[in-house]
Amino acid sequence: MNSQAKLSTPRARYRDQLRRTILDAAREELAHEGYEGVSMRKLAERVGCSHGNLYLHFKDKEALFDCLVEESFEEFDAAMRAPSEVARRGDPVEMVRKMGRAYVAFGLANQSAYEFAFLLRRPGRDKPHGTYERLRALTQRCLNEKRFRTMDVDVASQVLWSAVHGITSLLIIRPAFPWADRETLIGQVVDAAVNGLLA
Amino acid sequence: MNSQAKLSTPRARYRDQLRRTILDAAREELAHEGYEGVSMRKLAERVGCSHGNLYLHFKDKEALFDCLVEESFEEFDAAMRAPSEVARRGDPVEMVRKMGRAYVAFGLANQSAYEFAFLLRRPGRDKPHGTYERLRALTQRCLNEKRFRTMDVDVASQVLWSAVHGITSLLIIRPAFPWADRETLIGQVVDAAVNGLLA
Amino acid sequence: MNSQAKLSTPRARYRDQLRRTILDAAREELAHEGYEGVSMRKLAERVGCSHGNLYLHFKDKEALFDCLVEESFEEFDAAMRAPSEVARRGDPVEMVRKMGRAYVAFGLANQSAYEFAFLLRRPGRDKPHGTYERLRALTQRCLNEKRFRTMDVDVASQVLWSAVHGITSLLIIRPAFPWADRETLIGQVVDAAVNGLLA
Amino acid sequence: MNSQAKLSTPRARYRDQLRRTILDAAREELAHEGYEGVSMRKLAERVGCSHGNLYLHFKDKEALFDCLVEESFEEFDAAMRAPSEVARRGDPVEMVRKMGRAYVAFGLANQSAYEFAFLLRRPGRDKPHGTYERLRALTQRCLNEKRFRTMDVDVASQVLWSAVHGITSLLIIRPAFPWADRETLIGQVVDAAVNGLLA
DNA sequence: AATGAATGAGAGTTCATTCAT
DNA sequence: GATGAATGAACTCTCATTCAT
Repeated sequence: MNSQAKLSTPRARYRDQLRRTILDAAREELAHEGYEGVSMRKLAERVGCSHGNLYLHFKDKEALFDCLVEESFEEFDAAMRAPSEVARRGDPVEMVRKMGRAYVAFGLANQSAYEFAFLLRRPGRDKPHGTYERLRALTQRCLNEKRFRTMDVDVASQVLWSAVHGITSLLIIRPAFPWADRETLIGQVVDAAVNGLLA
Repeated sequence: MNSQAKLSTPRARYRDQLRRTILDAAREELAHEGYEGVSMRKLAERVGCSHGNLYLHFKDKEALFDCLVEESFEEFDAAMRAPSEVARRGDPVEMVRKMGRAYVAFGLANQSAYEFAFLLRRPGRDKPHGTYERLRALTQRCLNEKRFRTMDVDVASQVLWSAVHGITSLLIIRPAFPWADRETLIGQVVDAAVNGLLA
Repeated sequence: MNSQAKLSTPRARYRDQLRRTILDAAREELAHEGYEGVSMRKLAERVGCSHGNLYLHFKDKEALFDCLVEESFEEFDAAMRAPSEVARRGDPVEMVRKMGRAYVAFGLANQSAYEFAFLLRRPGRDKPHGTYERLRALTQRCLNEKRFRTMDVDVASQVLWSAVHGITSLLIIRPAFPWADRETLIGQVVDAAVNGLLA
Repeated sequence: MNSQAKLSTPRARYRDQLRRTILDAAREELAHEGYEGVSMRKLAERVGCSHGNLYLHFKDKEALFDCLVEESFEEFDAAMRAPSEVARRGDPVEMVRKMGRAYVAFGLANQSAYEFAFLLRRPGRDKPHGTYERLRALTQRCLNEKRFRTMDVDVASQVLWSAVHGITSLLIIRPAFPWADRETLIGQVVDAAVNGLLA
């Protein structure tokens, strides 16, 4: 959707590359300054092209913004795909722990993506995303194998999501709060949630 | 804080009333549209007065905003004070559960206050607030009485905060997501976090 | 014109006193900030009364301003009256020197009055003022007594005025310029102008 | 200074031309109404473009203003350069007279430039300018050749500057005053000041 | 006589967007 | 394909002034 798969004329390559540059700059700016806080002009200056040029790649500011949100979801899903697949047949509880830690780690390492994916208000159109589906599947296995106490699979999944989202978002939004040691804290958040669900 | 305690001249009463109206309108608008998304002009129109009038009550937009944030924190702290004091000598673990459920309940019932207090980016000035201090004191009791497994009191408190913040913020920010039954979900989030900390 | 001559009821006294306070504050502010730079609100705050109150003493901002200009002229004339009368029968050339030095001295000591009287653009309505008339009369004596070389009395008077106005206004408007020693400079300005007119 | 030396593309030419139009309009307006008295909106209307357009040429109102001041100084210096260089080896006293008359003549012929250069309050940043340096050099010669009576070179220079500034500013600021014949008056002002300094 | 709440115009400035070049 | 001049609306905020109290 974002880039025509294999147009490798030099022209098309350059075009895609500029588009990429714009998106990257916009993501950084938007995450720091908020939607209204970044202007097409400043963005163009940062990218090093004319502001009119931006409109050749994106219909308007909102389209650019929507594109970032979508990308962020995709990146997040991609990041979650790896750990969930690697150990498809391992201990499911251990996998949940691993996935939880990976979730937080990726969110903190890619704060702007996390913001676009999970911290921005987006009225209306929320449906389960890849990451949630993956977590849900894993939770289902824990339930099937009686590792978690009996409960609705969505309740259990959402309990886990709440825990990791809670710590990730707080660390992003309140960086100056006197947090305990990050690694310990994240580990305990995940462990508490998982242990609390154990049979 | 900004209104003289007992000035009941009609003038002063009217003044305070308008100030309240402005604050309420602003809270609703700001929470929905974000800081940049609401303008003093639109706010004035909503309130039904001239935009210049707003500046008779608040030095500038930021002052209005700051006032809302402060109010929200105060409301939140006040709401948390009750449950934490009522049962000062009850079972501390049970109290933690109660406080957790009260936290989420208040956050959902006062979404804009919750947004101002815990979802808005506020660079720099984050220090522990009344609510956190209260939770921490309670956690300390659980640790003292060996009800929680041995761990740093701040780690434990922050684990609990992460859980309740996680579910509260997700429910506020993603209202259209296909959540499980709210009451069940909230109960399980709190229980999982607390149980996960038990000795 | 400014104050009813002898109304000494307490009310009238207070009224006049407030009017005075307003004028003094306005003069200082206006001289520092310029006409547009001072607002009725700030002025009222400085004076310590409500801004509405100002309109009970002056029809509007411009009336207040006009009043200041007029007052400044009067003060300046009053200051020039003394030296020009004291030595009515002394050496006229020496009197010119004295008056010149007094002019500069008063201008520097009352910079805001000087600004209102001589540095503010006032389209249209300029006619010779008391100070000029006094200088002209003195110059006439110098000419009559053949102390100045023969020339038009207005030319001679205006030459003198130019000199003292030149140094006064420069010192006021460019206080940061690296001026020579003030006293020496002023003395030499006056002396050069007077000597240059001598027969 | 702000325009690339030889960009004669139609675009750039038009751009520079509009910039000039803005500056000219601004100079006239600003000189007549003062800094606060002229608004960017009114200026744009006068120029015949949108007010936003002005900001494509000048960062803000102050930048426009600063540009005018600088231009005015440069113009003035340029005007003074000619007479001071033409007769580098002539009689220095005669040259001072010539320069004095040229100063007044240029000031009256370019009243708004004179206002920007010498009548506007500019807090802080006053240092000797080209015109003063030129006058000072000439005065030094008069002193070296014993044509002026012995005195500090800065005192002498500032005496001369006071005289020419005095008459120039009075004629600009008080055009309606019943001045003597301009040419005679200017000549006498210069002569009186110069003669008053002769040995 | 005095207050201060209210207004509405207007200030400077920035913005997203368009379109001739 | 890319530029950048131009627009017009929107912004925050301040002002002089009025008038009910």
